Amino acid sequence: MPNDQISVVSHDCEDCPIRHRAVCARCESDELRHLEEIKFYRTFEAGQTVVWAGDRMDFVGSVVSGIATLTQTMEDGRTQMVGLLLPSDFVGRPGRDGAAYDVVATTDLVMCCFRKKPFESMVTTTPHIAQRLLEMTLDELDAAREWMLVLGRKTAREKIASLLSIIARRDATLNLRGTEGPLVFDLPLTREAMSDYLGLTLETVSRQISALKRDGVIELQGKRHVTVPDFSRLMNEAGDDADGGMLA
Amino acid sequence: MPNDQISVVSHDCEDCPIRHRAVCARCESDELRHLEEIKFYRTFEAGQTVVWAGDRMDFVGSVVSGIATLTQTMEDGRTQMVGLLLPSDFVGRPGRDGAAYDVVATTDLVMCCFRKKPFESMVTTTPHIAQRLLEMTLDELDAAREWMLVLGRKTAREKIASLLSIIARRDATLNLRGTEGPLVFDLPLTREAMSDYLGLTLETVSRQISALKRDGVIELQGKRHVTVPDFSRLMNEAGDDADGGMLA
DNA sequence: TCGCGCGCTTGATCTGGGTCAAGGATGACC
DNA sequence: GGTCATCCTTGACCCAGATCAAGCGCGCGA
Repeated sequence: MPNDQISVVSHDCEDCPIRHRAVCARCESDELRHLEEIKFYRTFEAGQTVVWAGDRMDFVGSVVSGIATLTQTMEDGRTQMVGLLLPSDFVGRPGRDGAAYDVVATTDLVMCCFRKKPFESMVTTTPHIAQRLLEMTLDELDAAREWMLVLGRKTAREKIASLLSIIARRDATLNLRGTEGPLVFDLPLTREAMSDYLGLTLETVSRQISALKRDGVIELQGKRHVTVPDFSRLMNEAGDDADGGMLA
Repeated sequence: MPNDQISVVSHDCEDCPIRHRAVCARCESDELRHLEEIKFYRTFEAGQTVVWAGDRMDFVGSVVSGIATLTQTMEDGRTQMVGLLLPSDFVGRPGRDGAAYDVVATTDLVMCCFRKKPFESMVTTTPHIAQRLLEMTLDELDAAREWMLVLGRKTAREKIASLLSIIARRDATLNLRGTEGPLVFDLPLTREAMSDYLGLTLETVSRQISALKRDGVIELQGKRHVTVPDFSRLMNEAGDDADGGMLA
């Protein structure tokens, strides 16, 4: 995560429960203060679709809590997840009308939104924001390209390890912890959602998770609660060199 | 290609041989005129590396002629191409020092470059540019995500057809032609480079090209010169609905 | 308490694409 | 014209992961 704005991420807002990496009236300079006026919250239940690909999307926003996914579907039903939206991630395309992908809430979801039109006029009048958005978009692009390597060249076991290490790391940084010592977290995705992200079948996902468990790379309590005793071991299984840059 | 700036693409500059989609002193408004002062050209021979991943990259620029690729390599040598740079494509990360990927010239290559520092200060003082860059980066992000579907869910035959249709379309728009009637172009990539882009082996690429030829989807003169008699047939083989948005 | 559904696991078998190997074409250079 | 290297094609075989199928476990509503 080359461009994580720690100073912003760690800044709390009482009415905007978590620190947006994106844009947040309180976390930013005074010139953004009037964003407050166009800000609102939306909540979604697990399984609900936030927007359908191609639909008009009249807001932008960031995830406050919960998980959402971006997916593409072919006519015959094959689907590929192209993005995983965790708390603090930004959604929306300034300057674009239609959503490019289905956005689906995989857990209960709270988003902090800004109406698109006013937000866009802010972007044109406040250079700071365009640059911030550019930086974030470059981060997303890096993440997408990193994932292309995963999809194109990694084995099923490496794919699973890659996904687990992303989730583990994101979870750790979100809770302001490091990646030393055992990491504990809940998988926010079903086996099927994982398979959509990794370009595998859910059976293969299940088998490889069992294999990683059997080999002591991870421990499982129930189906979703994961303990990673040694993060660098997991990174190694993912085929990344131990401190290499993974997805933000 | 949702955001192709036709007006700019079709605008010729005598000293800047082709119309940059990115930024070009002559093609843009007067406020950008002084970019001329920091502009220079670099040429590379086929096979030469433009920058290595991790190296400091002190310029940004766009491809004038020739083809370059962005690739990632794992420690064990597996490689995945994450971007294909055709004429008019932009290279470089404003706000980042290191190159994220290897950039390699696959043909003789001419780039029109701007030194990074002055370019960046332009970005901060000229809001117009940051917005333009944002738009371009969003296009690249869409392309990367489109490619994730190709890598994760398409068969070898569909992958080849997808790649051919991207190259055919890019070639057509670059030469200001439409995609009606037979399309004729030269493959700018070796079978190996294609395999790196598609997450396949070069043998599979070769076999699938032979199969598409045998089935009349494409015609080959020699190993590189391709004729596509019916573009929508090719799109169909790629698994895209006939007018769906592919990579820009 | 029972059933029912959903998410998950595991087994058996199949197959698309990888791997290994043997040439064929083309062009550059002597 | 011959040699050599590079790029490409094709064949034979193999294996990781897909597919098909059966069954488990847990939460929920009646």
